[in-house]
Amino acid sequence: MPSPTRPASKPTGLECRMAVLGADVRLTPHRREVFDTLAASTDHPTALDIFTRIKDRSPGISLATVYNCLDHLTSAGLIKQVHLERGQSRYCANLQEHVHFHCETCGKVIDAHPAADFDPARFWILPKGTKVTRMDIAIHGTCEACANK
Amino acid sequence: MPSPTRPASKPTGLECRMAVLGADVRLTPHRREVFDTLAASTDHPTALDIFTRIKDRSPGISLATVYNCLDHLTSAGLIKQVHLERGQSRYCANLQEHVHFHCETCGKVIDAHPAADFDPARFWILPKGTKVTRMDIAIHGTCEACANK
DNA sequence: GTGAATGCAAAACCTTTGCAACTGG
DNA sequence: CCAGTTGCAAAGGTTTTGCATTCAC
Repeated sequence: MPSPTRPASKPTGLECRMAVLGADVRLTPHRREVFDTLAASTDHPTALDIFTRIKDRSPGISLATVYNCLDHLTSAGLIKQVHLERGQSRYCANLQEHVHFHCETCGKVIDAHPAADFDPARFWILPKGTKVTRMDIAIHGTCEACANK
Repeated sequence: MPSPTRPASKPTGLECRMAVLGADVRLTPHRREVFDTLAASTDHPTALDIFTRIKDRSPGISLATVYNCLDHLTSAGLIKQVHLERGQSRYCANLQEHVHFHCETCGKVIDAHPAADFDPARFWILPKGTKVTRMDIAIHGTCEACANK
């Protein structure tokens, strides 16, 4: 008899990702929804964007809960926070090594992946004793559509 | 008689930098102060930090003016905005190619310079037609002092 | 059962705006 | 002279907090 204790809701990428990463966060419907919404987005939404998208489905959710979920998912390493502009943060469920291309004209954010396998930290002289946990690389410019206007 | 029209304040690095870069911003005492304060700082201050430091000398200045000056200096390319954390922006007068190391324990920010001359954009596959204007690279981790605690 | 997560609303914080007065070029 | 800059105060937007209630484990 296969796993009789599994809850009624269908399993999401979140459980799978938690297992792979060995992350330990308490699994609640809202955290699942925040994660699923982010994972289904290609546009690096802000907390308010995520809140708005979820509210259509689950009217009960509050913005504070979205922030709470995003913070927990971020510190568990299940999603990433992205800082591109003044005033607001964006989020990203893509954990592959990548950089963010940010169009300064239309605001669009596009993931760009490394051309070859290489160790970026090798290219900069960091102070002795420094421990690196992650790198955020943002490339600002103009996307093709805006460049052709 | 040497330059009788020169104002009482001593010339700063700002005029020099404007000349080198061909930047055109109206030169006011506050813009000079904001630039000088930032140029004299090694800690990548926030707008409020800069406001506080200037207020000791020039009690008349307002926070809105500091933001205004920072925005003008940034769009003229005379300083850079740095986004490392949620909620607040930092500023930086170092225009050399460099990355920011951010200690997640004590919040300290350290400039790190490239080990060799290389074109970072070459390492990522950007969408066709993309025009790059600048790159922001943030390396997050733990500084030596915090690692030894 | 129990500690953790949530909703709500208010607060705190960062940043922008409007307008009258002033000033650099 | 006059467009652009400033101070002030208020508004706007984002993020955090406190507390009673609810829920996952």
